Amino acid sequence: MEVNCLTLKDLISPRQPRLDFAIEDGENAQKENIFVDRSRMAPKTPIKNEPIDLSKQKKFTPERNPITPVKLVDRQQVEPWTPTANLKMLISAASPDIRDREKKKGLFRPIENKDDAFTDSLQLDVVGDSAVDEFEKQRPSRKQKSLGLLCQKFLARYPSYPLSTEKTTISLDEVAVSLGVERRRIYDIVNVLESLHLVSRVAKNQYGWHGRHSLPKTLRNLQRLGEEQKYEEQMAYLQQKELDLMDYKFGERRKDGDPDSQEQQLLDFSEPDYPSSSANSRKDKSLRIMSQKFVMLFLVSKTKIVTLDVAAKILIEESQDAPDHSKFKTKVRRLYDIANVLTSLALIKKVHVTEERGRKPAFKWIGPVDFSSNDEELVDVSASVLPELKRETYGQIQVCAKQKLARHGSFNTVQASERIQRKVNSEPSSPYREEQGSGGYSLEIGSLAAVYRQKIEDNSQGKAFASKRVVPPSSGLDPVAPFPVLSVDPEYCVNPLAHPVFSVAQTDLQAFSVQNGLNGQVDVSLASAASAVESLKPALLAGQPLVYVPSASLFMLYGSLQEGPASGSVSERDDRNSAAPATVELSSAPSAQKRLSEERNPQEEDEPATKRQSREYEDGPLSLVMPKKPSDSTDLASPKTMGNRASIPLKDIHVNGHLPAAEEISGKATANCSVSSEWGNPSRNTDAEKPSKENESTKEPSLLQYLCVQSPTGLNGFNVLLSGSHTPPTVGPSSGPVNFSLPGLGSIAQLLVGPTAVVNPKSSTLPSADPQLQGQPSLNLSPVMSRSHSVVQPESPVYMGHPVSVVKLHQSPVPVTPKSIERTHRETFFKTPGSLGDPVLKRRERNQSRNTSSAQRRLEIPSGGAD
DNA sequence: CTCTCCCGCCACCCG
DNA sequence: CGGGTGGCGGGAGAG
Repeated sequence: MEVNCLTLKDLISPRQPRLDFAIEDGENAQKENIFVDRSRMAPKTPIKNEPIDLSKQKKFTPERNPITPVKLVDRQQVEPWTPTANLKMLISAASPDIRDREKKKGLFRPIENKDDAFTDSLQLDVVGDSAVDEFEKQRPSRKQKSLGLLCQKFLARYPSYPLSTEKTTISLDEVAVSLGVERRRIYDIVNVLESLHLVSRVAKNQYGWHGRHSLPKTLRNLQRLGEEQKYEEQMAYLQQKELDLMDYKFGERRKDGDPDSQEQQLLDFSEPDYPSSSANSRKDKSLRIMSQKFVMLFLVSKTKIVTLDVAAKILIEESQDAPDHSKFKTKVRRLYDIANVLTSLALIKKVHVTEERGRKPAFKWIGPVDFSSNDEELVDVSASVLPELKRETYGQIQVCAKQKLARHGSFNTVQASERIQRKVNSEPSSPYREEQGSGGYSLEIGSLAAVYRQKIEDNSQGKAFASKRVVPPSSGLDPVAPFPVLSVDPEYCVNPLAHPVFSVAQTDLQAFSVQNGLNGQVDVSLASAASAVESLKPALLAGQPLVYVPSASLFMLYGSLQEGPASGSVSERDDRNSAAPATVELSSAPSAQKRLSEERNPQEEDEPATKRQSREYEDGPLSLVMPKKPSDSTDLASPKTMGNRASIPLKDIHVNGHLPAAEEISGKATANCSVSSEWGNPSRNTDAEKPSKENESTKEPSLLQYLCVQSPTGLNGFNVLLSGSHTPPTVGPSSGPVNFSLPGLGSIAQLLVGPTAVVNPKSSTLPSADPQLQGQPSLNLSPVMSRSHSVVQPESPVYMGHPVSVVKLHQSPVPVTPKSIERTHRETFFKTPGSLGDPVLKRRERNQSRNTSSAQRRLEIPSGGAD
């Protein structure tokens, strides 16, 4: 039967026979985590996706099915990438009703219900018949059922930044039903979300949705805790150990600990809207604790890359129970579960750290880094590296350059242990490197948003602020909200300083108070930032064209660097299983379990707290890893403190050197930043993960970069695409115009903001330039940098086709914090809806009939919002 | 083969 | 005690 169904594709897809499909699939499929859309193939073959799976396994009974053309629809959903799809997604996100419908259609159908599914299949059959197999392929594969995908769907139902006023309740049952999964799965998701305070348990089957408002705060706290725990050291130790394995036995690593105390802090919900009723009870949910710890590892890591084995070891050791390697496997499983959720949140992405021995699965933090609010950090970094530049906003860029130089050139800094070098040498190719990530760097706008948001929050404090904050009716237009990613070219780094970089910023920025930037202080004006945000809002609200310009910050961020990643950790490879024993005995071991949570946490958000960490991190926040102290990395044994760190970084450095440039951000500054809205293309972003290739990175001078911002679900569709062309020397420093489009909102308005008058015509087109970029949903920021404050310029003409409105931002000087930038794939959000694609819903769901609705409704989008 | 991680049994624990 | 939770690990899909 199956066969029958499939045939369509033949008809439809001109392209190739089934084989192709298969191939494609294969290609597409990346790791599981990633989103894969089969859709691409699809255009024609509607079928595939969902129905399939079952089909293969079960038979369809086409007869049964009514015919439902649905498939097509589904397909689309599945494929997020198309502009249309994006819109759809966005819209759906915005409006609950729509969401429901969508879900019902797409999401659910697939799965288990063979019956239903079949229907689809039938249609398919009609179409073509032959390619049954294909269908099978499409069948919900494991990927489709993955927790990551499920999580995306889950997240799609709720606004990232809900109005404070609206409290959204999540009914586990409803969600499970609507998503077509077992409740057990929902627990996994919710637990992780809870660990980040995105949700909190309200009652029995009820969770309250908080959204990301407090995420920065949470991350900040986790970072602090991580520091306290000395996770960095632990990681370093383990990594070192790995390196040295042969050489050294490990010494002791100390960990210090007081674990408990710290841990207790974990999970505190700072602002739980709901009383965290249950919070602590139970065993504490190791998943929650694990999730927090896992996040802490990233936050503390200079490279922002954490290998699973290291994470698992640390967790094992900490757990009070005796660490037994036997648990290693289990821990790793859990880490994958957590990682899938975090990936869906666009906080991390999967990468591989390649080491001599092989590659190790790892994840890279792509979420906000600066939530700490310390601008200082940035400053510090730059200062440390380049004191003189420090002030300059672009200093960061320079830093990159330097680093780059360092890599290429001498790494004196890196004295790194010889052994490390040896290793490196041994593998000329790329000893340690992050494989996947190479694609360009991209920043996540989200981080910026986070920054803003945070600031705002600080001002108003927590939730309250939300209400205050002007939020576009549509749920979430928070400026802050999710942003796309910026991608940067590595290359730029090389030439970082080239004038172009600042170009944009120059003009405009200056106008704004750049100084802040110069100082490196972001804080500068939280208030201002906030105001800025607000200002933005109106536009958003209008439903019309909105202009949101994260600009400065983005640029800044972007500048910041990404490099870090490369280093990767390295480290141990021990095996998964066996590893444990070897592991050190970390003392840490705080009892993880307790999540004491105390709710109250110290939130000091108010104050920037800047100080607290600032120094320590030095490098931390930024990925920059300047090896300050070459220290002996070699000694690994003493991971402990500082020394260790140094060592690690060093490694990184080495690595980086090898790495494709991609990683680095570089400051290429692109003069132009143009933002164009595109619905079409880029948006698709597809999964984040997409392999970025180096291509991007290597871009040529001429490339433009664009930044595309998609609106997360929360936002009604707000997509922005910025393109900056980096022009090499030739191009003037013009800042490109920016366009914003808000598809979600009724019309799609596009805005262009041009910093300076200069606009590149191209810019609009730009996007296409980089394939990758395009692909990414997020925005890519080119090198930008510049101090960037405001990007937007009133003057800038708009040029896009659609109605555009330009808004000038007030100048709010936005502080920019460079560091955070990273590429992210975050597309997840965007995709979500589609993603569903077939989620295959679970097989049997308990009886749930698919009810979808309720949950969504709850979502309420803030007032007007959505729909 | 290894990497991922889905799935769901079944222990907890709360009400 | 029943039901909500969620630890845990077998086992299988994907690569």
